[in-house]
Amino acid sequence: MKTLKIPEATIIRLSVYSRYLTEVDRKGIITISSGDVAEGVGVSPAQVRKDLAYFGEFGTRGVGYNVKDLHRHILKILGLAQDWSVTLVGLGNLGLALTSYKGFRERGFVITSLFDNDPEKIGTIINGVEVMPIEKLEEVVVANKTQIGIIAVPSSVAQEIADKLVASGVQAILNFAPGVLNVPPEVELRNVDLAVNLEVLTFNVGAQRL
Amino acid sequence: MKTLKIPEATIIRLSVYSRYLTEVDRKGIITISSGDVAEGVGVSPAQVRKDLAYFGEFGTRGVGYNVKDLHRHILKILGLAQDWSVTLVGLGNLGLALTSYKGFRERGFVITSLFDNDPEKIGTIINGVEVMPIEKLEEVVVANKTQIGIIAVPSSVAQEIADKLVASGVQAILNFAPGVLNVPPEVELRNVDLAVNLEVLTFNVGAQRL
DNA sequence: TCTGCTTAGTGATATAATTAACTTACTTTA
DNA sequence: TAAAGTAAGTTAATTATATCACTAAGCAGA
Repeated sequence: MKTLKIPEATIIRLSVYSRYLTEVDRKGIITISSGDVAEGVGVSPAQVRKDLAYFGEFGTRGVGYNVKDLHRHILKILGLAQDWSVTLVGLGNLGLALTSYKGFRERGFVITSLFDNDPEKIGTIINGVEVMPIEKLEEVVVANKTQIGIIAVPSSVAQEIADKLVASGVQAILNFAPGVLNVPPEVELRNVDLAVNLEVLTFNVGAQRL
Repeated sequence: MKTLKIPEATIIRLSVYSRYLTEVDRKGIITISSGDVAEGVGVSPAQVRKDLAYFGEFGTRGVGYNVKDLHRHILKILGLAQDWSVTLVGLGNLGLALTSYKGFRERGFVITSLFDNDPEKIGTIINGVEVMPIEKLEEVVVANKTQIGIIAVPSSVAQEIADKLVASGVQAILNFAPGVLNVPPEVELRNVDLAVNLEVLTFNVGAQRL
């Protein structure tokens, strides 16, 4: 199976499909068509089929997809057949909120270490995990074989933390600090900038008025 | 000037450029080239020029762009020449984190009301804004002429809140609850799903290994 | 078992977005 | 004031993505 380049939009949709399938499965529904999925998540049936076609044939013509089966396949594709060890750096308001975000644990993302440089926070236990000083980051992340780092520190120190995470061998970084981070190409980087999201909205609101 | 359809990716980049220009301006730099911007934010110079070309001519050939001038233009394009009244619904960990997120206020997003249904929280003051019960949402949002709603409640009640926001006349909604929301087409909707972001990363990490 | 219906998979087409190449305009220097 | 250099603006080419239309496969009822 030649792994063609998969559009990122496809991956995002797969993630959405999988969440929807969780819901459908919980209702006890056995079989679902591309049209049903499409309606449930707000895309076209062709899009659903095309997205799945990148990875194989999971359905039965004239019938549809077996819900559990399809769900399992999508989780596998997304890399969620396994758990992931995640470290979170920066325990300001956002970082704290992320520690208790249910969605992570449910999908197999386990926060195995927490770091901050505030002496008040170091040593406290959050959700069963002790907050450690940044100096220990490399040692702990390497020891835990942590694969994913989440950056929730101010922009001014984000690059420094990114460097430490890279040095510790993480494979992917989710960055909440605004601004551009430089990481080597073998490390996957994704930025979530909350203000950018609002700005896309205000642009669209403005554009509507023209 | 016919307003062609602008790629959303362009809007996101404009938002990033504008943040970078703030930084550049603060350093006292007067003029900047598309190449400089490109390097600063990690895209190609052609991309920068193309993005700007959708909206007009802001530079001088052979010279570059005046930093302040370009910055002003981009903010105008993004709809950030004005302040925006924002309401935030749901004061769990994420909602609380958002109330103190500096990036919003800096970019002209002013949180003017807060809502939750937890009696413990109602009546408390957060950053100078009183937390009110959900029942008051419509009344307050209409009175404040609030244009943007942020949803930070559990998925199970997100649609209900979205309906209330729409009924109160907001023009845009930023939704942090996983799942699909239905809103009329004249209301701009954007979803930020934190777990989806991690899943794009894990897919890419997995794909690299093939 | 045949007929009609449903629905996945797929190849072709259309649309969109990015990259590259080219043209025009301004600045500086000799 | 002419020439060389630089950089924006723009058109063309390429690449990527999404849509459409068709084909093949399985199912249900007569």
